[in-house]
Amino acid sequence: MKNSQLYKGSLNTIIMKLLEENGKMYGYEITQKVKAITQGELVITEGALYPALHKLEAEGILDVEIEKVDNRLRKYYKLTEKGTTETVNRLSELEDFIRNMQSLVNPKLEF
Amino acid sequence: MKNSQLYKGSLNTIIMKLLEENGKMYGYEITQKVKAITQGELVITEGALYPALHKLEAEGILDVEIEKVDNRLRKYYKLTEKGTTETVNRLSELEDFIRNMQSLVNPKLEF
DNA sequence: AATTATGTATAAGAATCTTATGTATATTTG
DNA sequence: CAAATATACATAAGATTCTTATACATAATT
Repeated sequence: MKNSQLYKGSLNTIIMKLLEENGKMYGYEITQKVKAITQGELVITEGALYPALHKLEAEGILDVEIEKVDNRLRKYYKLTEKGTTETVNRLSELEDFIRNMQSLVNPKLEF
Repeated sequence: MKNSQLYKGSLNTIIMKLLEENGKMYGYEITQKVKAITQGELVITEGALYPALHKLEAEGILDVEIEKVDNRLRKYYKLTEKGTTETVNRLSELEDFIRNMQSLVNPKLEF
């Protein structure tokens, strides 16, 4: 990520949510999707992405499947069963996080 | 913080916003305030808080003022002029961050 | 022909946080 | 009244996550 420190810690959640939504994706595709959705505001660097994908795979959250397209390598990732369950938790945590942050910075509104 | 990884990177913003709102606060007070506002969901640990306060002070974001209350030490922190300016930026970044995260996890809604 | 885009990968270092520990006084509880 | 909890600050070792830089390779564009 090439942004404010705030994104620190959110990469795994982003990856998992995108995979939940799209079934399977490869690394480069994830970076492009995130860039598109955030209108260029959030740029995920390879140095952050690939280690994160490898770790999620090692933890049994993701499965990998290699394909060769146009003579180029692609590693498609998808959620395992465990990963799908874990994604629900992560998204719930994200909702709590956002709600808490809004309470902190916007104490006049009710949440 | 004693929570999900998501809070990583948000501590400085939280501190600065609370100081902007309350004028001056001491460390322990900040932890209690955050706990109260988030209904116990976000607990800031001393190991995270004090180094963060010292760093913000070293960066010229915060000023410190020592008081002795009930024979116990208190270090009151407040925003410097630079800190006040910087807080506006941080809060703007936080808004962008929240908006982007919502776009990513809730792609059906418009933002 | 050179640059950009596509595609994955790792390694050194920075930044932030967790966990554990330390010191000290005041208040509450059993 | 002794013990536990609350108040108050601090640091150090280690974990985690990310940045920055580098590496390799093919395809497409300028």
